[in-house]
Amino acid sequence: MDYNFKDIEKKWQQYWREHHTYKCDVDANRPKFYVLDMFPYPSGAGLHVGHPLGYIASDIFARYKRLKGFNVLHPMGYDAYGLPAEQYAIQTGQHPEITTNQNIARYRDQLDKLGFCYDWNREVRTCDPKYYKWTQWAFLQMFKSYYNTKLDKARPIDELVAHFEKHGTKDCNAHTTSSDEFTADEWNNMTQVQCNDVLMNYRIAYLGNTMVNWCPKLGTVLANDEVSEGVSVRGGFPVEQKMMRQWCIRVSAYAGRLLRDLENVEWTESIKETQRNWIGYSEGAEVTFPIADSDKSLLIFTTRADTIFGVTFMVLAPESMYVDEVVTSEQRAAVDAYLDEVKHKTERERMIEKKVSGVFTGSYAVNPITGKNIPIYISDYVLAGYGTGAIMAVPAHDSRDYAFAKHFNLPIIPLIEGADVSEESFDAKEGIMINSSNERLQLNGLNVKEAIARTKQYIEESGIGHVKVNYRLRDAIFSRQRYWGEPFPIYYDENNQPQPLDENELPLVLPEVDKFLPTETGEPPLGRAKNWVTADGHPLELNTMPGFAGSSAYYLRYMDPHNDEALVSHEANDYWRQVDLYVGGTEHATGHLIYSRFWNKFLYDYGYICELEPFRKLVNQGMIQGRSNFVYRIKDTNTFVSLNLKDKYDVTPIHVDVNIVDKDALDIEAFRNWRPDFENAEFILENGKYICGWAIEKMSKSMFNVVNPDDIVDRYGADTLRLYEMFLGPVEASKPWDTNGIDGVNRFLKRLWGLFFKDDTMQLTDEKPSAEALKSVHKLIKKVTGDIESFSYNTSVAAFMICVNELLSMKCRSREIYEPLVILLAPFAPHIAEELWHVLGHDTTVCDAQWPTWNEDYLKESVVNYGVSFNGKSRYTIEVPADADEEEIKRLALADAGAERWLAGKEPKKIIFVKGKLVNIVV
RNA sequence: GCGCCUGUGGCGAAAUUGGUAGACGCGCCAGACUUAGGAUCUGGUAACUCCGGUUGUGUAGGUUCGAGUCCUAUCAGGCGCACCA
Repeated sequence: MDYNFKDIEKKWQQYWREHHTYKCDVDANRPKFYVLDMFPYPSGAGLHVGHPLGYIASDIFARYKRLKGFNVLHPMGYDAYGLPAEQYAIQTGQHPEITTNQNIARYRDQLDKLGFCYDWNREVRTCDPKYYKWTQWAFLQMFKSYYNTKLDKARPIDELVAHFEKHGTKDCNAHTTSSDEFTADEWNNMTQVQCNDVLMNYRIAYLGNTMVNWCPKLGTVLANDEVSEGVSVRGGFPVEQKMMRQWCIRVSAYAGRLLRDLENVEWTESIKETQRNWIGYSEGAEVTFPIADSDKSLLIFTTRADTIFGVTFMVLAPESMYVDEVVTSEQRAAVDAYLDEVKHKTERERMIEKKVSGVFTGSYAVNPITGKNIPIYISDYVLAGYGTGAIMAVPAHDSRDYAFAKHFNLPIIPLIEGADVSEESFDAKEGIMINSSNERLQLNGLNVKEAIARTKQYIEESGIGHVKVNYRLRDAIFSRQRYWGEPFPIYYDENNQPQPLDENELPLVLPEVDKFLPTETGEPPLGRAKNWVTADGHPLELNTMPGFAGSSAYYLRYMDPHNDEALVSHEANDYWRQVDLYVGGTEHATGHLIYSRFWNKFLYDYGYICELEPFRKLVNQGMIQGRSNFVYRIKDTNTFVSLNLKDKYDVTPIHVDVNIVDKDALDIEAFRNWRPDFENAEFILENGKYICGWAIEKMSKSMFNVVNPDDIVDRYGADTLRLYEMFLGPVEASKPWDTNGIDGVNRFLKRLWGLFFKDDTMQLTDEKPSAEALKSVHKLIKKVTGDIESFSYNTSVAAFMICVNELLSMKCRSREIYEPLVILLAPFAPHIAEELWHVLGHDTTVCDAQWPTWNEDYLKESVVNYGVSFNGKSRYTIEVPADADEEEIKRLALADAGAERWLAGKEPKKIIFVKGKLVNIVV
């Protein structure tokens, strides 16, 4: 009986399903372990061979933890809302739900074939009303909250209202988008509508006028992480800046905590660094510059307070709210013309041009330290969204200010000794200050670091400003003008004021529409829905939520997926707590992983959940690239020439489907049948074969290099695929897929099978295993245990191969030996392990076995080889008894015939005995 | 420009964390069994070599009895951020 993976895999997959082998529940008597994969967006293309890499790695870990006695939560679900399904719906008129369900069915089918140990009872789909009820619920909580900067957490907005009633904005400690201040009296005299408008500036989920990334082609706004280099990440369409009233989430209030708590998670340094970059901490000062001949002033942010003596002009962002305050009537026309010009430039155009532009406002500001008047300009190199949207320009020590100053012929005052600013600015934060003292502040002679500190101190003391930390992280824009997303649980009252739906009206189910396009009047697709109103006739919000809404708390929902009373019960959350191991790609570093952490912290603030961070350990699996194959057609013929002969001809390389190529040899018949124009193809062969060329490229349909896991499973079985994907290299590394090596892994499984069966007879006996065999297996136990803990699956697979080869050459047939071996193999190749487990006489699943431990006694050797080196250069090997002490080994090393030759009569200076089974003799 | 990561055979990669570099697999070479092999099995496979050895982990230095591993500089590739004041 040969190793028949087809029957075995089918049989055990069915067994696991029927026995609910992977179902898990809260069990206070057992320690828990939560292993999670980033849930996929079910695209129409299905899985390719790269997708399961992370799933296999996490599956191995989940199975291992279970064998170690942990109660393992290992769920899977679908991030089902998304653009491709909607785009497809627009083209075909088919409801995105239909496409999505088809794709999910396909994914499920593909995943099932790979033998994962998911508890499918816990599956979630973001587009399921039972699921998105809790997405909407969380949004409502955010709507009803503000961020208290003193307590550093979210609090009910009612508490803020109570504060306003008593004290106005004084000491309210609220994170806000507005700079307006008011007294209790003013607040109490406001109308309800006015109050609501004011509160909107404080809510964690708020409706705000913000500059958004507007993608005309997609007809929607996008979050910052959905835009890259001025085009949309999905689709690659141009994105422009536009002022719009949109739902936003006050993620920026959590910037400090998002940054700080990175210390406490086990993520790779590069992902943490990416997040730190994205959050963008910078410590500086806000300083007020009065406007000359006016009672108004400009508030600016700077990290270079030390350069305040070199400020020769001020610059406002074109969108700055200061613009209208400072433009003089003489300059009005020029400013308007400039603003108009800027507005019509897309983000992309601004980036590409990079040319200096700007306009004088006509007003002057007063430098609060020197008292000098300096002109105020407007330029698009200043960003409205960062700091205060206004800067003090120090051309001598900032390259952007320098370029601007040169262009407009503004003075440049060097402030650092030895800095030559005739050609370029001196941006480095080092050197000794000059030109920086007067009766108020003396910086001359200090170094830059001291000067910054001194200036900050002065700014605080003199009241012209204050020390301030700024973050680059912006609030997340939360509205999408799309159909296929979660509806907002918001309606608009008589005054067109947004109001929250009552929680018991959730879920607010996505309505049907006749088309998935915006309305004729330009409203989002939900504008087409009939009766899209509350019970008492108020219109409902027409926007839907973005993709990250549904994916931000799904890991919590898995803990308690069928609960209709809460997102997650306290009981379930207290038990499962947080994800212990999260596996997924790096592409979510600035999106999902920030939003999830924010969402988690918000829920934590209210005590809905018990952990500060959602994902304790994060492993990023690498991307699997494609390995394309080429055939070489001789120009203007239908003749193809093999790789190593192609240089003799004038050829064009043509991508050929990798599925009709094996070890770079082309299946000529299959090629002729592949496409009609190759039907009569002729070939120039080498050694009777047609050898294809190859290249590493992205795996994509157009390169014909997509390898479908279904095909591999069909040909080699899921166990071989699982082992091979792990054997390919470290899980974290990106690497090309190359089916060529898979035979080696497949052979290993066949050999293992051959240890159990010869022809149809079971070979195992009850004889006692030899010391050699015990050593081999216990070495394996030790190695594999260590490898799994450290995620080095590739070396584990190698260790299995070595062990099986050793047992094979020992002709070991002892049943006792194979018990632990099969358990070790179970995480990697669950089907064959399950089969062999039953062959060994067990009638329960191998998933419930106990992970073996190794016995050091078996690993001891009777004779040990030691290398002997002279001055670190390896020379010869000696054999010593295993129980020899250091002195004895040194003596034997010197006594060896080789030593005489290398010492050449000299006395050794010293002899170093090292753990790596090496004796080093220094001469 | 700033930050992070990675450089080891023909290829994917190992290396007990400072201790005999190249485990394991692919490929290749030779052999065995076969009517046949895109099956299976056995042996070999870093380079050079006067067969004693010598040289080898991107490059150049340094620390050390000893460096793929640590330090300094440099080159190359990948990723992230990028008018963030």
